[in-house]
Amino acid sequence: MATQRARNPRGEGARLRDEILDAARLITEEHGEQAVTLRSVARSVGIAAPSIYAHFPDRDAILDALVDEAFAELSAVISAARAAQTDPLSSLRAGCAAYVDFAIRRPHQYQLAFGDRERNTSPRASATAAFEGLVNSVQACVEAGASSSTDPFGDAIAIWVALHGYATMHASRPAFPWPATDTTLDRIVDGLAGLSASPSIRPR
Amino acid sequence: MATQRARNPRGEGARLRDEILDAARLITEEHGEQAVTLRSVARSVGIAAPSIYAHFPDRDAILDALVDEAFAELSAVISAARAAQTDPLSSLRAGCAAYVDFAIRRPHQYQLAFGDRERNTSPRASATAAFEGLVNSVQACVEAGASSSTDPFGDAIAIWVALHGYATMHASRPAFPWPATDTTLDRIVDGLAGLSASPSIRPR
DNA sequence: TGTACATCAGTGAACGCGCGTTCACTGATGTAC
DNA sequence: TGTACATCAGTGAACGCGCGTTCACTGATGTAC
Repeated sequence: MATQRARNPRGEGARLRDEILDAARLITEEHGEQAVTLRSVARSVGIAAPSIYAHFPDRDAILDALVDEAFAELSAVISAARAAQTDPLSSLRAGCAAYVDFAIRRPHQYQLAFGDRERNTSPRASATAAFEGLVNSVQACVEAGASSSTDPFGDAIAIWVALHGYATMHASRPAFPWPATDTTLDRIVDGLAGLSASPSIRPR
Repeated sequence: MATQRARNPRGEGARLRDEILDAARLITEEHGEQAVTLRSVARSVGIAAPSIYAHFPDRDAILDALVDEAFAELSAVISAARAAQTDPLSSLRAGCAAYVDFAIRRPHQYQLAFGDRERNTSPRASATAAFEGLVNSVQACVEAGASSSTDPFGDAIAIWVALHGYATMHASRPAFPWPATDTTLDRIVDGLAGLSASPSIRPR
């Protein structure tokens, strides 16, 4: 692939940065972050590996940029899903569904963002914002009388980790006899956000 | 470490297999599975790398043995924790607590067992047994009148993935303001096993 | 209008590293005669 | 009791690989005079 590549016109060298990022994103999507090497990216773009250094100081900087992208995209799809609903309860459910949908649709991006990397020492602003959105969403359900939660922060944590666990297990153990995603998802959200008296009998 | 090592007496060559496994287990515990290489294991044992081939066909066989060990240990601690309780409700809670405790105490072993490895195509018997134990535990709570669950299998899935999510997130994001483990754990189990009317007001 | 020069967008060869794995071997210990 | 031999428990050197990174460079394009 990309056997001959026209060099960018003078003054447009920065375009290569985007090409590198596009290639790295695609490799991550298809093969996971460990497949993103300077050489694999360079091969995919059609350049020599050292050319990357004009745009990124090292391999980690590329992955860092991809993590930022992933968090931004995740935040965006959650916000959009929430905004499409009118009541707080539907909004909470839609946001959670969007989170899991992203994790399942783009498992390697999700893994890049939420995996146990050393990079995770500094939390991303967009990740923090997304979590606060979840807390607020539970709180809104309480205020609307749809939730009996007395600790939206703690309940949001429970919901968040449960969604995360579902997404990662679902991706890594395809042989398991999973029920439909909606079923498990509703059970998690309803059970952990104080939306019903019992987990198996859900109001809907 | 292990600068001089006495070779095993004649007929006792199989002992080296255990030494290799011990070293690999220790390396996994301390640095994660990616640090387990034939050369790192050999260095740790005090042998030449090719000596490993007399006992394991390749690197993956070592990791496979470690996965078996991890599942066996996890099953054992869960069973022990359950058996120490007399009523079904305490037993369910104790089993879940033991699961998370193992995952937090030995994050790299847990990751080895439940990470998204290609090796996961064939489910381990001990893993299946442990999950069935969880389903039965929820069922026992229903029969004892402690749970209102109408679908123990589905609820066990929800509990399992939530515990998994908590364990992995807790390990990978130490900077997050986590509440006490017991708090979140009880909320997950109670909320998803039909043990209370609302997640924040738990009966205990 | 022509030419010297600076800048830009890259390249190609090479480095040292750790890895899994193969190969021919070594030296101690037991056993058959 | 002595000796040839088989077996056992390993070893040391080497292979090819892909990696991140460094280095000196090339060739096209614009600009100053």
